[in-house]
Amino acid sequence: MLQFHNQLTKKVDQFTPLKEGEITLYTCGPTVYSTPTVGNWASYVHWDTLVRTLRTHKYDVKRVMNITDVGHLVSDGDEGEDKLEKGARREGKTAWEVAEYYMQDFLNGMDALNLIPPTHTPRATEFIEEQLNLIRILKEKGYTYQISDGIYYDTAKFPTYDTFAGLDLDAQKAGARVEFNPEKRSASDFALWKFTPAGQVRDMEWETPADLLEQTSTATAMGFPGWHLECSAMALNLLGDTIDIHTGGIDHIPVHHTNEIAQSEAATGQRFANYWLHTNHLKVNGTKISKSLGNGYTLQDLEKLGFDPLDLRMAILQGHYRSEGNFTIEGLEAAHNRRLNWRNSAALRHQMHDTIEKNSVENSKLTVRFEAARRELVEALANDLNTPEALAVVDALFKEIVTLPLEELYDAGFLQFLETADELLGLELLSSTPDISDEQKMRLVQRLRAREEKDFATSDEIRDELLSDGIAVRDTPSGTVWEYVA
RNA sequence: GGCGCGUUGGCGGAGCGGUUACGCAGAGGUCUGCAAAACCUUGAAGACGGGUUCGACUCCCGUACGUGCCUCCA
Repeated sequence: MLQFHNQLTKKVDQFTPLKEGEITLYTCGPTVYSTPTVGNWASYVHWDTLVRTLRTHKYDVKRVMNITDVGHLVSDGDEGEDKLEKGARREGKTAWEVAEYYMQDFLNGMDALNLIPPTHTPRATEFIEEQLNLIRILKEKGYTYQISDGIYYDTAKFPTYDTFAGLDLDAQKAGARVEFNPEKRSASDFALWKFTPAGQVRDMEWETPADLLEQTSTATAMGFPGWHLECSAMALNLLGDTIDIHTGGIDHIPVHHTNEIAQSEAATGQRFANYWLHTNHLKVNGTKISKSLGNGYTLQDLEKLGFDPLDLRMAILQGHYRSEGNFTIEGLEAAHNRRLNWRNSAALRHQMHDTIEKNSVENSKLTVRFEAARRELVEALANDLNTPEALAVVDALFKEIVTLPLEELYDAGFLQFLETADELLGLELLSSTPDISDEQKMRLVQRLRAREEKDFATSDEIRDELLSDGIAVRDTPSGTVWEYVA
């Protein structure tokens, strides 16, 4: 039984898919003009957890995540310049080269964080035809109008425009601080297609089809799509008129997602998505992450400090996706230590005293305990992706395992638990915890013998030797246990 | 100026109207030939002021602070 907080109803809803066994999921992807920061990654880690949770519930997840490589304009100050074109100027490259570079950078980061690749990751520039078609449909239905700098969506024609975000547009207008383009019929209207300004040359531009232009138009023939359009075009074309789940950042609610709904539902007459999930923002050292402050750590920054990308993943999972988080290096260290402890618990599977007799016992205490923990883990995530709770479940189990004498420990479903944990949390507990080599095992036996003979010089020598291999040993009443070193 | 959201122990961070969250760090202790390790125990909280209630960290109101949005804006 799955439940998620749904922006459509503004409460936690039971999840029911359109089609049993299959889920269509759309995630708003990155604009590839700079390197993502921990704030961006937090959002993608949480959506990855969503995918993993759905899969564990036996759903086949068909997922699209767009790559915005054109049309996303910078905010104030720059007269709404395209982020890609601006990045190109900054780096002395073309917008195409900038997009290619940062897209690859993003995909590398996804891989490092162990994010499951979506079924499709289309680029906005690959969907120009589909976007133009969508404008065409909207134009035919009377939702568009043209002004000097582009073709706009007339939000007044979509009566439920403000309900999704719970906006009060009249109140906003009354208190508005900034003047809007006076040619626009209302402040909330947004561009579907922008014309290349006269006298300018863009790296990325396409011919505006004549049938989309007004008869009397003298506008430039070249143009590019507005940012909101791509998500609707891709989702409708790749996933269908109505999708199960749409995800994005909390900041997308009032404009981007509101506009997606307006475009898509006006075009199809169908509900666009049944469930809308949003991640809250992550702060850094108590302040918001902003490009101008330059306070957003990138994955590369963290690696330079000696952290593994999975440490970041752990740090992100420690917070709930709907809570505003605070990222600190101190917190990342805590996550790193927690992950190291987890890995050492997982490594106990190499050191268990399995026997046929023990493992053949049905419903032993351990078997029951592992299965219960496995179920609790699944349930924690099924409850609106409560990752902090899920981590606490794993901690509770590991604590019990670690305190058991070695001779009382045998598999009994431990491996299965670890597999489920990896499947859901993506922390690679199995692949990051290889067994020690036969040679190292032999050294452990030699050390044991030396200790029995009270030859502590040899015993300590072997211990130091293993330590330099990254393996620490500790002697317990029930035998020697080895562990990884930080 | 308008419309929202948040405020939990040293740090990160959950659930819950009455019971230990959890992790990291800290303190004391135990085991050990020794051990930076491990294990045990343990302090520590709910921004502030009111209210509802037998009882509030948990519900309501206000104040302060933080934060988001109101522009074709992550």
